[in-house]
Amino acid sequence: MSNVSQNRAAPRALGHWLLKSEPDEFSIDALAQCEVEPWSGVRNYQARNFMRDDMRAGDRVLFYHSSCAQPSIVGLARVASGAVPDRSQFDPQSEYFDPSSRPELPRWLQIDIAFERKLRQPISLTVLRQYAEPLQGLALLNRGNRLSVMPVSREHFRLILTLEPK
DNA sequence: GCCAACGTTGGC
DNA sequence: GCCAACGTTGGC
Repeated sequence: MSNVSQNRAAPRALGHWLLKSEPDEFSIDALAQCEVEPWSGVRNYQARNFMRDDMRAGDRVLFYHSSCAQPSIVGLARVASGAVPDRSQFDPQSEYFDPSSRPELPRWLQIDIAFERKLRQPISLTVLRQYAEPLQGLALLNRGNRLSVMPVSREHFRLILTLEPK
């Protein structure tokens, strides 16, 4: 036992994420109105695992508009709570109802996200692609990427924020 | 465990 | 609206 720090809980580094939302479904303006929003309806195992294993209150979030005229990062948010069971999976009236999920072992989880601010100007996917080299490894830029919840490195997060006009 | 079929995502 | 890419399902 030469390393004393082994016995201490290592402080966890702040996490950075990108969340996609279709503005017709839930826009950054809608988030600004709600202030805090339960991020429910995620039905993808990889995205769920990020929420379950890695997303913690306080983590920073890039809010992205997808499936629209100008797919863009449009705002900033924070993770407001860690993962809890997503109730919509048990609601037969919900479009996210999952009849094969058992209450004693919920399959799907949700987190809360809190509005931080809108960007002064959206940072479009087109612009992001112009920085493909420094943004190498950013999942959003991967071909055929469909993840709605994805990690962003701290370096990429900071670089992206520098693309916002003053 | 393989893989074809199918449904969905999402940029264009 | 098109279609590439991907995840899921289910037959075998």
